[in-house]
Amino acid sequence: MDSELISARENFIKGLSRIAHFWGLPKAVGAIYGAIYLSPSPLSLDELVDQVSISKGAVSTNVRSLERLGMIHKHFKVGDRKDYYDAETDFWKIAKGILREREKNEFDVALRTVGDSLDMVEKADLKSSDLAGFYKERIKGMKKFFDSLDNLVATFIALDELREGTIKKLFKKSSNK
Amino acid sequence: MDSELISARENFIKGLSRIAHFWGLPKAVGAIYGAIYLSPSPLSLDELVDQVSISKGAVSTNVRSLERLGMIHKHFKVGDRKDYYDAETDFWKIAKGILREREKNEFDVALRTVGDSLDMVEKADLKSSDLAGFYKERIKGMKKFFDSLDNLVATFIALDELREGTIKKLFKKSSNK
DNA sequence: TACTTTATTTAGTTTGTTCTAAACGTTTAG
DNA sequence: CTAAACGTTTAGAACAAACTAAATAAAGTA
Repeated sequence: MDSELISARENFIKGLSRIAHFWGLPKAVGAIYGAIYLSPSPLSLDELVDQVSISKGAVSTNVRSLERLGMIHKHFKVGDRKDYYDAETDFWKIAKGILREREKNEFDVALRTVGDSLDMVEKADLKSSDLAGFYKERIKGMKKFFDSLDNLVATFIALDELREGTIKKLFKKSSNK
Repeated sequence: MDSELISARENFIKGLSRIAHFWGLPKAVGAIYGAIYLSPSPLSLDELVDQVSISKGAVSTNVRSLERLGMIHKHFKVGDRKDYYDAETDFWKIAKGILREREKNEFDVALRTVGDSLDMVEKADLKSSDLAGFYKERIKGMKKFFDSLDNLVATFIALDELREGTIKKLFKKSSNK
């Protein structure tokens, strides 16, 4: 293989590692995705171990993360027990998936915690000390922001789904008639 | 202080710690911001040390981070050598600031790395192996996504600035005439 | 049934991050 | 000039995250 290509590939993978790290993911996740993304054909675990030179165990767990994020897909070949992975290349789709995922997990917990705190303060409010009122306003302010953010994300996802749906419907129509 | 209030406060601060951790920041950052956010008056370093019970050194550095993120503001009182901190409560403003910051740092590096890789591949392309063409398409696809994201963020910031500017102008007008 | 081939889990190590405690530097007050 | 009051920096401890190597599990093949 052409050495220009090799160093381009290296550079690219190094960049993805960095991005992964920036977003709080293990660097290996970036490297693995990069390797799969730049492979014309699906890769097996062992091929990945070769290409990114990290242990099989680590590849196994990180590949699982990538799959959970919807960034790669598992494939099987008949008469072959290996798993093969190829890259999801639609990044908006990936983003949508990740947003929806986060929605369900930590983000939601955060929202709920703030909501709970607000409830607690509201109970204490009966005795209406100054401080209770202050807490209430502040926490309400934060809750409002989180709610808006939540809405924003939900809207983004809904819009995207709508768009997809529309395209599919149009396609169906024109191919049915 | 009312025990309801105390536990509400604790719950809130615990929640913020968790959120901070989720976003890749030290948990102490969340706790400190929570303490400041729920304080009716600006807090000094030592008061923070008391309230969140972490060492002075840690408070010092984490407070600096918070300031850099635009989440708290430093204040001085005449005839008092202490620094006092109070909370920025406009979360959209905070978000905007952080986006702009990230823009300048890691995000930009990411974009540039992908761009560089593309350049490298394009040099190799002369010999036009199949693989080079494939790399080129893939990397181009990612670059396109990053460019769009970049635009999206820039637009968000610009819109918000425009909105602010408009309000200020209107205000100026009506108060001048 | 025993042997391969594959992926996953686990125990322990390595690495990186964040904290504490103490030293330091600076400024103000006495 | 010394002492006190601050905030910052630093060295090292404590902790958390991610990796490796080896054991384990699963599932085919001889």
